[in-house]
Amino acid sequence: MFNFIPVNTETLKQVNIFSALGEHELDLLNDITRVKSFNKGDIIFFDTEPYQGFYIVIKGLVKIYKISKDGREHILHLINPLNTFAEVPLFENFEKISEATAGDMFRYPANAMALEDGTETALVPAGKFKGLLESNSSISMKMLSGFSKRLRHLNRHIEELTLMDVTKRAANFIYTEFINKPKAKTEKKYTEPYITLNISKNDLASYLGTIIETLSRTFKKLQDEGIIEVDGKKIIIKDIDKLKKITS
Amino acid sequence: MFNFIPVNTETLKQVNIFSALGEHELDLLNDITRVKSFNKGDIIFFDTEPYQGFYIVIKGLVKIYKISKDGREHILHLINPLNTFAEVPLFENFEKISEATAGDMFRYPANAMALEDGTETALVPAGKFKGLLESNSSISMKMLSGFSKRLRHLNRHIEELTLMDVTKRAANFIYTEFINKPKAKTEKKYTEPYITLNISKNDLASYLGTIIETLSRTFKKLQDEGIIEVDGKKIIIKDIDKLKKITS
DNA sequence: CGTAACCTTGATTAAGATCAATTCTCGTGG
DNA sequence: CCACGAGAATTGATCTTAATCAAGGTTACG
Repeated sequence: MFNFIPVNTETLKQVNIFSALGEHELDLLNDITRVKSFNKGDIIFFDTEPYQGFYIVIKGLVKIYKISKDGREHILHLINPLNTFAEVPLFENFEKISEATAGDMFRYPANAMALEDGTETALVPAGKFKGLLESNSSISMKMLSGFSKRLRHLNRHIEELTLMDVTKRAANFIYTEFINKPKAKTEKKYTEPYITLNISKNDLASYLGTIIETLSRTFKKLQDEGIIEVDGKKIIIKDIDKLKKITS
Repeated sequence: MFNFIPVNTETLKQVNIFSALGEHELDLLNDITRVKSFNKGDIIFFDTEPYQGFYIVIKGLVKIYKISKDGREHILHLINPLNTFAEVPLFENFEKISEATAGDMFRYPANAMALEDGTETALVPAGKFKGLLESNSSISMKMLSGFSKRLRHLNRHIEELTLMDVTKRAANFIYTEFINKPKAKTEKKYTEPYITLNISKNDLASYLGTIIETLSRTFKKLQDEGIIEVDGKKIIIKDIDKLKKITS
């Protein structure tokens, strides 16, 4: 499950927060990162584990989630390739971090699980990265920008959870997925607009702050109203105006 | 309502993100910030307004909140003195910002309202601050740390909203307020531990993701169980062990 | 002492969670 | 190619929590 090989500078350069680095820094970074591979369902870390450093998703899909005491789960983020996760503890405890003692006294803020077979992540050790950051102030600006996007995302998430019902949240998910979807690769089988879920309905429900039964009923309702059509992992949008109107 | 006077460097130095600045930078900062005073209920900005820059709370209390289409409100943050708010758009649009065009094309992410008479804020204009930031990389580290805390807070908030019921959220609020409370100034009138609400019950309900009627019933239930006692703005903790156990 | 803002309480309703039983889907081995 | 079984998804019946609607009570303050 673990193969202790470095990533490669070409990949690292495409990671947003590292785009400002020169060849030399990329080499340094490449030296300290280590790739790990995971299968679907494998745990990357638990929220009880001591903090080692943050991760980059190279390939696959990762979910960041919390579990309540009675076992219910809620997904906070879904992390796609070339994005990072678990950087927050690094800056919350920046002074305390040194290369020797990575983070024995603080923990990961949530759980992380791979959602696809062959998911690959790169661990960036906290202590070593701290050194790199101190000699490259341009990274911190990129990270501020990344944190801003995440703050915006969480604000939006809270807004949805508190001010929208499940139907609105589901409609909103479908609509924004469609809007953000790369336009090129649409299968000709479908003449109408559609999205493809890359997660299970169970995970989607958890991400939307509900449970799978309710999500199933919600989809059925939207289908009965002629707004969407659910075909396995594909959701075909039959009436985008109505869909948009629901989210309004 | 507006008095265009600067703050003072002594106050600015106490703001966390500026603690690393020297006298010279503090003077520069002082020159570009302008104090505004507000009464209870005054709007500081709406989420429809063009972005000017971020704010520091000098005195009083500010709520950051969203409103749904049908008028329901949810409070995302309560900002205390010496803390900043609305920095996110600055970094989301960093490249686009210049001193001339502050932010004509982007908006504040939420609404902000003063919750106390005599609330004072200082506006830090986006364009001018950008210049300061580029010549002082240590500020960006402080801001990363501030953003990390806010990300942690929002994660926690989502966790509460999705995985805890109203009773748990209320108990958790009381407990953490008590834990974070400055120990010194407890009135001798109360021999038992207590907290003092600095917001209305309506605002507290909105912050906890519920409505005032439900909050009232929840407090009554906790009171009937001998866990707390509500006396206007004071909530006396009668059984801290039980309270802690509820939050668990 | 009158009025407005704030808060409490009760009755009812609605959204969504839970529990339980099938059904569907898809990969694997015969 | 089919049968089997496991995991994923659907559907139905019921229950629970909290929102809504409505009325009355408290408090603060001019």
